[in-house]
Amino acid sequence: MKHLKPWWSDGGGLLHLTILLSLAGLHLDLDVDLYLLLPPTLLRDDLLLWGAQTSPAYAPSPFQTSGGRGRADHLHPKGREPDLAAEPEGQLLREVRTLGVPFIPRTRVDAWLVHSVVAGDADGAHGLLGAAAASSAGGVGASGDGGSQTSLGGGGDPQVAPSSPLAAGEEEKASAEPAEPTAQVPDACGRASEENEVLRATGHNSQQEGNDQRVSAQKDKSLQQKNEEENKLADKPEWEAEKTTDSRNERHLNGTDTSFSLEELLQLLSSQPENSLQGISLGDIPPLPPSINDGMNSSAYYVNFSQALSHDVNLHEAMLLRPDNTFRRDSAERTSQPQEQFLQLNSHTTNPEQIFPGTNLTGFLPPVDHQIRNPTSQDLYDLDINIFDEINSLSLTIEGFDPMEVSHLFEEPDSDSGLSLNSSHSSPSVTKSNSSVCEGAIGSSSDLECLSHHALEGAVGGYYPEPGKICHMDLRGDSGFHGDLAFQHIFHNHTYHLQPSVPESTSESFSRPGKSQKIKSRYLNDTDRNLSRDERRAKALHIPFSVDEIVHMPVDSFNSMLSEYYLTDLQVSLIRDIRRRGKNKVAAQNCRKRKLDIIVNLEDDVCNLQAKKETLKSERAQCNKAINIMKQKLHDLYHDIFSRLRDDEGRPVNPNQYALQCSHDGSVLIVPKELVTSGHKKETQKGKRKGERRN
DNA sequence: TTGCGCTGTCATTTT
DNA sequence: ACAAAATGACAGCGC
Repeated sequence: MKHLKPWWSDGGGLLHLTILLSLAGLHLDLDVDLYLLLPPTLLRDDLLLWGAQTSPAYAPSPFQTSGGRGRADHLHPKGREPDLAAEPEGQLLREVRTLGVPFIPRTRVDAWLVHSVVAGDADGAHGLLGAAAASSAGGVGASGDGGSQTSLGGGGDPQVAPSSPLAAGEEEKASAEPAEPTAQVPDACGRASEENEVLRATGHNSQQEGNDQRVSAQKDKSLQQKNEEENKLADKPEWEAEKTTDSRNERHLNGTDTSFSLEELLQLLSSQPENSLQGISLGDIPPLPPSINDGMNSSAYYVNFSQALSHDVNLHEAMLLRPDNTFRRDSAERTSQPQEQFLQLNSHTTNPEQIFPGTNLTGFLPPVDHQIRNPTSQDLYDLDINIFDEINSLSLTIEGFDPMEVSHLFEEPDSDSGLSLNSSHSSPSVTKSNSSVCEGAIGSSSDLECLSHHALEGAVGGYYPEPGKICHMDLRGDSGFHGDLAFQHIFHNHTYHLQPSVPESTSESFSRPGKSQKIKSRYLNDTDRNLSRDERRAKALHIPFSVDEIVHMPVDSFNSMLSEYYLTDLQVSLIRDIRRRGKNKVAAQNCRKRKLDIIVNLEDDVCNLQAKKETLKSERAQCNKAINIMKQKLHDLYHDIFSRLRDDEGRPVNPNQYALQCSHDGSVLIVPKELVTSGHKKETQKGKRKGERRN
């Protein structure tokens, strides 16, 4: 025990480490802390474990030989380099095994943390030591049974177990050990005892360093027993340990251990800075009350760490552990005395209302500490992905807290509702002037918004939720009337369900879920989500008619309805506006449809006319062609006739000087062209004269 | 980021 | 004169 301090345990680091690791099942983000707390050998071994598959500089485990250190010693954050060469390995191993923790590489620890969270120690990772065994199939953990002294003393540590027949048997035992704890100690008490075992061991170590006085003498006895059994194991030949280490490393090289998936899982969990809750837990957690430090010998650093621990775990584990319920069970079982105390202390700060000041997340977010302390059978099951999605959404709003966005959240998405919110249009008559007041103020948000506000203050019940409370209302549950009003004025859309024949999907198509409307749709229940704005308003004002009825009923029925039923002015105004808007909406749709029809008809007419034009063109071409043929025939006939004509002297008639002219009686005369041209002129002049006379 | 189309709504005109 | 329908114009939204 005296050799611990030169390694890596400055001050109370070992104690803190062990405390943290004893709580490891509830923590997922230990990287930094473990870097600070774990010895360099573990970091080196970590590289061996995780980098062996790709790194050619793979070096044997530092535990193979007394001086065999990996290449990553210098990577230790604090630069502390343990003098392992000078350290008797047996003693080293003994001490390490006594601790039960330090041989676990950092990522192994993290992997186990995740694994224990995910698998709930189902495969034997019950305790901190068993985690290593589970993650590496008998790998780096000092024990495979969750840190039970039995496996330690029995040489069950696969890491240092020799490969001799004895070692082989022990290795098999180590391989089989993951199932042992379940068989031996299948219940919560077993795990609790294992946790206590680790905690006792760590407490003892802390006492050795004089940094922690709260560990009881009973724990010292238990630890001494561990040491005795451990010494037996550590006295084994060095080559046995080497071989075991090699076998362990081979497993990593072969990828047969479960560390990869766990690492991936860890990376998946730890590499999500966008996880708002994680960020909140680390950054926005208020200081713990002084009482938290009581009885745990921890500084503010550890208190904060525990806070981060509790916050991170609850959110992630709730997402991860749903399938097999193991962690919840584990969480409950692991909350044995020391840990429970620790977590209960944390519970003071894990109240969501503290994380989100001024908010009421109880509707969404189950109390975090409650899950740790009293994880009932429904706590984590109920935290499905959807809920966490909403939590993240909500936390994003809070974490990012863009005042503008938040203000927009409470504004009309399509109007400047700032005026309408405080405008008091008490005039009961909903006339255009009244509407214009509101509408002019809020743009597309009509007077009905004002009416809704009136309804909030008057007819509806006079409750008008404060904006700061609106977004935190549990609107997913029984969507109360107030919630409807709150969101109908926050997230109103311009949707109607006016035409009964129109399917719901069509009406939904009117609803264009924008940025804010998507948020709205998240918080409105399924019923309200399908309602249009006027429908929600009608519902808010308890109007006993559906929007369809209001819009489509005949005028007489509508008037009689207004007269027969006792309706407030607000209701009447809303009904009239609903009818007006509904009618106008349908009219606009018809108008547009008509306009489209007209356009389509015009387009059809254009097509028809173009086709007709082409037809006429073709006909014209054919006519021209026929005319040309006729002309050609006439020309041929003309020359044929003149070729046969002879004058009085028997000479052929020149067709250039004479022309054929048909008389009215059908006779054909040979007329000189001069006479023909003069006769044509006379005829044309006569025609013109006749035309002038007619005009 | 911009442009386009769709839709709801309002104001106005037409029937 | 009134109501209903039709229509132009505008804004929001999604693509």
